[in-house]
Amino acid sequence: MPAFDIKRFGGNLREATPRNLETRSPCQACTVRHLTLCAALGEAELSAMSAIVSSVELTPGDPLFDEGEPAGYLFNVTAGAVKIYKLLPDGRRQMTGFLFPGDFLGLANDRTYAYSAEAVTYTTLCRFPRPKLENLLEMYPKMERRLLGMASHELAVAQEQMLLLGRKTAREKIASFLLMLSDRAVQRGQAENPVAVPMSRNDIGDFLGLTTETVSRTFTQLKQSGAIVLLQGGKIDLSDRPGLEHIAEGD
Amino acid sequence: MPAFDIKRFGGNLREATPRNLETRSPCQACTVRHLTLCAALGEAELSAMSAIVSSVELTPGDPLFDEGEPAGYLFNVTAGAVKIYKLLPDGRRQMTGFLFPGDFLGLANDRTYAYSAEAVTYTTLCRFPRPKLENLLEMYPKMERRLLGMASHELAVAQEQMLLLGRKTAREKIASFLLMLSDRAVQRGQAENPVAVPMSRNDIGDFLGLTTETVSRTFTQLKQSGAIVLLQGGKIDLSDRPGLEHIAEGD
DNA sequence: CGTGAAGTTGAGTATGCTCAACGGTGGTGG
DNA sequence: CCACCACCGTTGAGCATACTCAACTTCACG
Repeated sequence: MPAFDIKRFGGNLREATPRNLETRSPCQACTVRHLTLCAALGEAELSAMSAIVSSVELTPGDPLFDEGEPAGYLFNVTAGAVKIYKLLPDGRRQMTGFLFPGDFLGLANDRTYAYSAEAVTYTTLCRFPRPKLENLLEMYPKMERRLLGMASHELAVAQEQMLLLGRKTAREKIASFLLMLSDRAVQRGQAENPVAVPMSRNDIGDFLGLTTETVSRTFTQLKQSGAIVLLQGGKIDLSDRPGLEHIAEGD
Repeated sequence: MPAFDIKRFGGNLREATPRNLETRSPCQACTVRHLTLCAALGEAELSAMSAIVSSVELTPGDPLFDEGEPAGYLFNVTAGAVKIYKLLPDGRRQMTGFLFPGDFLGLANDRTYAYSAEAVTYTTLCRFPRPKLENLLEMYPKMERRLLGMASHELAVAQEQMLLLGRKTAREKIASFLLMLSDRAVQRGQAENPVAVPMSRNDIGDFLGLTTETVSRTFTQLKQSGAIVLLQGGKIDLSDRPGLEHIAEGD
């Protein structure tokens, strides 16, 4: 019997092999390596990574770090889901991203985290001490190249999100969001449909610049129009993908 | 007498020395080098950069490139201002940034530009052919390091903008925008106040997720409350900076 | 001066928010 | 084991912020 009840976490644990992370050469066994910084590393680089990495496990709601904290570590999600967000003084919150296996977080220009990070589901991550990782980057330019590529991809994603936040309607936002989740699931080698939606309505609202109520109403509306079906366990069936794509693009 | 009327462009030309860009070693004379990719490069790197760079001059409204185009070049703004934006099929537009001297653009993950770019004022840029710049990056890891730093800074800026777009009111957006312009002017060694606002109300609206009318009304409102004074030549005096800072943060 | 673009202001409206009630569900403790 | 409680999601009613449509002014430029 596992130390925790796997059903509590929606079965996301299948996405990685956290137990292997505790062995001597965790990186060789990593199931999301091809998605992340460690893609295309040779044996030497991999064992250098193994030497500095440690593993972190979080249960839903656990904070990973807070905005403004000294950025001592960089992380790689290996299983589960993480939300990153910024807050205004009065408590208004903007999610700036949901991170899934293969995603990287903790890049910090001024040595403090620019956002807070918190587990959405049961989550495992690789943790790299910043100074040690920087040494590796110096030794292996290929890794630095890869990191630049990932950062520039993040930048493109952020710009797409700005378009969504600034110019899309609630309906368009929700449709875009569901398609994004689906596309990212495919990237991780999972089914395109149905899509797992592990985060709360409130979290979705804070990601899309909407309130919980509007998110809920819009789901209802899409459901009634036959575009989606809400399934058990927080999964959503994208019954009419072309329809959703039209909605997402505003035509 | 200059070839063009300097007054037409709000005197932005002072920010750089475009004529020097035509000489043998343009990069040595670059006045914004300390702000950009070329900061802290040695003599060898600088002359390598000089060898591959060419100069681009744009007048207001000139396109630099369009979203989706093959990303053959990277650019560095040396004088003026550039707007970058994404469009929805029906014409709705979201500015994803305004770029000033020292800013870099053209990073493209999938070899096509992720956004369109267009001159706001009379503008000069350095242009680097992508393959040649990539060769240099390979030769000089310090440059790649610097580029990663710049990308990660851009990412932090983008996240701040998401917070603005998703969670701030019109009033808060305008106040944040003016303060951002002021801060960036200071970074470039210009006066903190008054701040140059070279872009149209429409452009500002598309940057903040508002309409022209709301931008105009909000300026009027801030003017009447004594927080700002609209000056000649598109300049704005931030008469009550602490007040604006309070407004921008929502308290 | 005349013209067209940009900016401002007004009136009315709509989208999404606020406040509130209610139902379901899972975890907790008697 | 069951009752309770807190949290999450859903729905409704009313409202407010920012949008739309429109007129008018200002300004830059020819």
